[in-house]
Amino acid sequence: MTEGTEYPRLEDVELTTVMHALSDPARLHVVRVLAEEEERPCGNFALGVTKATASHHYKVLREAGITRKRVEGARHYLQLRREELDARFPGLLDAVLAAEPAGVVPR
Amino acid sequence: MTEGTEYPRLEDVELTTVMHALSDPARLHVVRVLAEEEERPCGNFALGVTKATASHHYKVLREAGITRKRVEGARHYLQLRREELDARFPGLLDAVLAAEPAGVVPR
DNA sequence: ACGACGGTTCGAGAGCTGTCGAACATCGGA
DNA sequence: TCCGATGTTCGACAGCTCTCGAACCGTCGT
Repeated sequence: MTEGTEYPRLEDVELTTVMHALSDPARLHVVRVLAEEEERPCGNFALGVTKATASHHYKVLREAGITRKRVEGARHYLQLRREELDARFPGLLDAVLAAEPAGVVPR
Repeated sequence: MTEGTEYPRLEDVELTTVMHALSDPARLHVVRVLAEEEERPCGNFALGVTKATASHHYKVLREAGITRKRVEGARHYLQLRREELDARFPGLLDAVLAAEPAGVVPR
């Protein structure tokens, strides 16, 4: 079985759930990477936390309808559910991805 | 003194902070109301929680740079810092306000 | 001056969140 | 077949979050 994990339908996902999922720096990092890369194995995000913690973050993202997982052998590739996300929350992902880090202009 | 409360500069606010502030239904409600009304006294949001809890939510919104407070006599009016917010996080507020509640189409 | 009204602040409690180490499961290569 | 690599799951724990009641502070009428 290559399929296994089940995902929520985006229609059933509340905005607050997505907002919460994106309110953590580690998870936001994952989303930013996936926005530019389409796909990446779980182990290659350099989140600076243990595997257990990383796995927890992947779960939060998955259950918020933000990511999908493709299992290929021992590797689990993460993908963004971009089209579905854009359809459910138009403009949200773009706004999030466009956001600059704080304190860019110290003045 | 009519002024008193101090607000963060939007440039110093992290996206994660804003996302967290908007990940609560009560706070999201406040934001939605203020988006259509420009200004409203703290007591008139019908959040379904006690004054103490409501005040807590107002504080979270204020500290995330999302709202401003105008004190007029005994009444504290809340306002959205819309222009600043749009400048700091283009498109974010619009996307949040446009989001439909979940499960609209049961099918 | 007094009391009602509008809000904030202060503790406190229940529950959720992020984090970890350890144990487990699977796949792939030697 | 056995072992290393990749991830998940399971407690456990510290810290944060939401919630409340009670106390407090200003303002406005009376």
